[in-house]
Amino acid sequence: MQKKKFELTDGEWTIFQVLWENSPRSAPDVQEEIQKNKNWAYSTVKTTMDRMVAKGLLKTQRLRNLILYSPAITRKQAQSGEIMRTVKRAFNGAMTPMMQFMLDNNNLPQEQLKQLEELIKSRRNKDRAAKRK
Amino acid sequence: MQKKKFELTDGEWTIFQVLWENSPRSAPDVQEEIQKNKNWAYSTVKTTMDRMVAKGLLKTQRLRNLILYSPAITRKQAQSGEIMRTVKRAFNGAMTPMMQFMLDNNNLPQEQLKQLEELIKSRRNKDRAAKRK
DNA sequence: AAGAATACTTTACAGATGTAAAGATTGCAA
DNA sequence: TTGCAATCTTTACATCTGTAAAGTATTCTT
Repeated sequence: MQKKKFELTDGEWTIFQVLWENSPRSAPDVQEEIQKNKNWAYSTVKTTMDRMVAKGLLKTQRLRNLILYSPAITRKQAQSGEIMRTVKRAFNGAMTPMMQFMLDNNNLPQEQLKQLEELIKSRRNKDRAAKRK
Repeated sequence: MQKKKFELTDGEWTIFQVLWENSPRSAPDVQEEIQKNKNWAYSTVKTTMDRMVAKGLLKTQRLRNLILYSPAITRKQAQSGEIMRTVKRAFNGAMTPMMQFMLDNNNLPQEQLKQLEELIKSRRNKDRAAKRK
């Protein structure tokens, strides 16, 4: 799995949000769903989706005269792309300083810090176990 | 200090990289510096910088017929903007899940994990101390 | 079968960004 | 003072993104 860099636009995130939740879906269906938050005209949604197909971000399948869309990348891939983008641009590619920055600048409440501490601990153990194996 | 959202483009990051290091500087000077990495023509650099001035990202001062530029925002502000953007788009605004994702998906080596654990610990203590005060 | 409803396609347009050539100015060296 | 060198200004243009109206095709409904 090569690390293609997925840098999504706002519009693309909006579309993915609904398609990751449930797909395949038709454009009118997606539009209706989006209506709940944004006020996008049908053609806006449709245009965006078709551009995404052209870019390989969505897949389509025909059902009679209906076109159904599904994501061609996972949410994880997109999330990862977004993080990569940030760590590359803003932290010179170094992950730890970025995390450090987040810890220092975001006033996370105690329980969240604690939670993170736990996470790191268990991750460390897991890694060690893996290495030992 | 209000939370303005600074979402910088690639070009803008490139310019800031050199200005944060040392400023004020003239456009030809910045261009020369950038030459080391990217192959930007002078006018590309200058155009980008002037657009940044228009956006309020850079300040200028005249020195005779020279124009000197300096950053109008700090590196921290820019980093923070970048992180905000990611956490908002990709993690629904929730910082902890984002950190969790990073921990889980980036194969940080033991020492870095350890380092982070220390960081969190000290942060927790600092917070507690602050609260107690 | 005709009209209404639904979905799809085409066309558009403005603003942002990357990228830069060409033209105008100004100051210094000969 | 005159021309070259350095710097700035103007203009340009393609691509991407946000946003959507208008036109066309298809399919129910009556």
